[in-house]
Amino acid sequence: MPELPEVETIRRGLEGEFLNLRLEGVEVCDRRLLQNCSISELEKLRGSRLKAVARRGKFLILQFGDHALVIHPRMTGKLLPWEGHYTRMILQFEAGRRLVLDDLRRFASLHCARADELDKIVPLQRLGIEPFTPGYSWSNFSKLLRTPQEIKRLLLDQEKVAGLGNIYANEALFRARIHPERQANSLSAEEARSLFEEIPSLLEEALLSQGTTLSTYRTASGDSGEFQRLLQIYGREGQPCRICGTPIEKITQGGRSSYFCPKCQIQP
DNA sequence: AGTATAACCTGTCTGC
DNA sequence: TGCAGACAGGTTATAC
Repeated sequence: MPELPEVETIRRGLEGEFLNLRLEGVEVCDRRLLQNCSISELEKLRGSRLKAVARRGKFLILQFGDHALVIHPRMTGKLLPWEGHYTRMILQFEAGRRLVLDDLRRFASLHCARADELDKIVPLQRLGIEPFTPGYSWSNFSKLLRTPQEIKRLLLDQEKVAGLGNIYANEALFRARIHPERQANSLSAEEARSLFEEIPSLLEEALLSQGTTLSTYRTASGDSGEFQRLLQIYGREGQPCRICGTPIEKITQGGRSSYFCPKCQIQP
């Protein structure tokens, strides 16, 4: 579910509500959540304070003392200040404050590592360039596009650009007027430049709306996002393009739905 | 080696 | 109303 704007919204919420609070207990309700860490490793976090909340791609990084919890919400993972129907882990903080990882589909993952060894967590170390950081440069971006691969698939590849998911990949391509099946290395310099610029401005706008809630996503306060109202292409099959009125079409690429306007986003 | 499919789960919606 | 099947914001293991 959550893509970059949703995870960043959660990150900001956690930073505002839990920073510097002391952790008093960790209760894991579903061991499938744990990747490379044991319950006993998690126990070591008890007594330390939440020193920082960071994000890398769609991963949340909660730093406690010299250790860090790395959480990936996958499709339906949520971090809430109360227990929901699908509680998988409870972080009990001082003053009765609790943070619950709730995850209907049980796809969420949790890694634990020393804070100075985060780069040993494989999915983290493989992440590509990160929007809103200096690594997201025109030079790096245009290099990525030299690959002979469909542009939509490339945008979803976390090892290329970190943080985009199906909603924002579709939206970015619509804004840049690029058909999702175009080969990345066939884009004109103008098209590539447009895509390069549309991605961060789209993500920034989605952040202002606290992300997109289609079904399960909630902020760390339990609120819905609002960006679903502003989606221009995702999920709008058969509805008129907001630019030209042509019915929006839907195709499948790599098992994921792609939406596009056949007039605004021409496949040459 | 690179790519396509299946798998991981649970719920919701659609069509017969 | 019931039920089978498709589909869902993501990633990874396995099969070609």
